Amino acid sequence: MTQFQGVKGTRDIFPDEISRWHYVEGVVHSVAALYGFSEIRTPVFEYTELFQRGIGATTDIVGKEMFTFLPDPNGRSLTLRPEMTAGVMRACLQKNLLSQAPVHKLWYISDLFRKERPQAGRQRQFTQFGAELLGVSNPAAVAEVLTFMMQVFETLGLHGLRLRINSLGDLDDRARYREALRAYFQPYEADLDESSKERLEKNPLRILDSKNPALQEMITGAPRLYHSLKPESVAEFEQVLAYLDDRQIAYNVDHLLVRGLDYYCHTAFEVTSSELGAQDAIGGGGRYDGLARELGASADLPAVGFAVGMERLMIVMEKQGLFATLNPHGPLVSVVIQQKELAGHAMQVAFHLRKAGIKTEIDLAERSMKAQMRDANRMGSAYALFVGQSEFESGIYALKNLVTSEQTSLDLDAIIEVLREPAARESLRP
RNA sequence: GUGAUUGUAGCUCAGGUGGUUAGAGCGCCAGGUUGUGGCCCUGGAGGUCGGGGGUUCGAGUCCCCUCAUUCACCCCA
Repeated sequence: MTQFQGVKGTRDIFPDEISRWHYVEGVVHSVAALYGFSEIRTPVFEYTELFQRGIGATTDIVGKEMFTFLPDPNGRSLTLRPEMTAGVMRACLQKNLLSQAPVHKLWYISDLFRKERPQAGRQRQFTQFGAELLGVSNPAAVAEVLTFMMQVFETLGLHGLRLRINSLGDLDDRARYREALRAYFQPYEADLDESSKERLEKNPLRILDSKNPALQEMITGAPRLYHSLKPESVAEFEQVLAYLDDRQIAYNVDHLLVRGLDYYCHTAFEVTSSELGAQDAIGGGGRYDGLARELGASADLPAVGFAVGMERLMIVMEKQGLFATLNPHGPLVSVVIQQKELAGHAMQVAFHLRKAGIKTEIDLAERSMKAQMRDANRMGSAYALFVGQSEFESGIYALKNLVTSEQTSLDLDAIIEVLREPAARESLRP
């Protein structure tokens, strides 16, 4: 195979799939509007340092998954965005948005890039929608964002999702906990695997989400982050849970949930589906009050957000049969040309129909009538309009209803009248 | 980056222990119906068997290398 091939980990979306995207995107749009979030779009690439600072230099994303390049020998290093939050925060700080109003509610749907080996539910270019709420991150704000996300899932009809939630505390809480964890794991250092040894130094919390079965016993015996939280942190977390209870959103508190991005603090959450295979996270998020300062702001900026993987969401929807009713209508009428000498006239007819607002198909490849009719049938046209010698001479066209097979002869104005009537649309087929 | 898996027609796949012109179903095109679709019948087009090298009289089949795919690890959406 010497032909060109799409880049590893990328995917083409063809017309047979696009209606699914339109549908899901439409639901996201409308739920965002219900919650009063406005859309933001930011560039696909940023200076590399933005992600190093924002996401954290020790994270896997920054350490080994970024597409980084130099635009020219003297230029600054650039990186294709591996997530949205850092870019959105950068944009808002750059414009000094928070000086215009104290709270901003933003949402996005954007393509992201991560240089990982592709597998089920994982691509190198993928799409996330998500929201960022800037200016408040109290329990009400956390609940707002979580409820927004869950309402999208509910509107789409997903079931069997699992929401896990945890509190990571504030910086002090975590510093205390880091030391407690180090103290606990240190004696077992020889038993740890390579990556866990490294984490013991850099970020011991991440040892907790290791899936290595050999470590599970050690991990379940580890001290709980929860016990390192100061009372205010605990109270905040319980307020979030109380809001979820009020809204009858089911969740599991998971004390081992840490998540791989450094900027999270206090509440962190993740939604998983058992329909997904190994990569089972469909969405996640949390609070990230410290990110703004990390990016150069003079103070912390309260912030909460979530992100949902569109492709994974759509895998689950497919498995749950949630696209079954999504059949776009075919054309209302196909213009069928008897002989190629009449093609010019037939195209004029099609042009008039389209000007009149009627969805019209016409063969452009000089194919046989049989082929044109077969196509009309396959595309789901409700009607066929024949253009032959006698039609050309008389201006009276044969119009066939392809569902009932009834055929009448009318002039073009009368045909337009017929096709404009609501009854014509009853013959529309998927 | 590591491990395993699979690569034969547009698609889904057959092709024991190597043996002549590599097959099927679906799809596509044409005809049966010289101005009319779906169903049916007939015919046709379409393959460097992922690529390269090797063993052999002979390789889709065996060996090596390589590329790609898929799944999993790591981690994440």
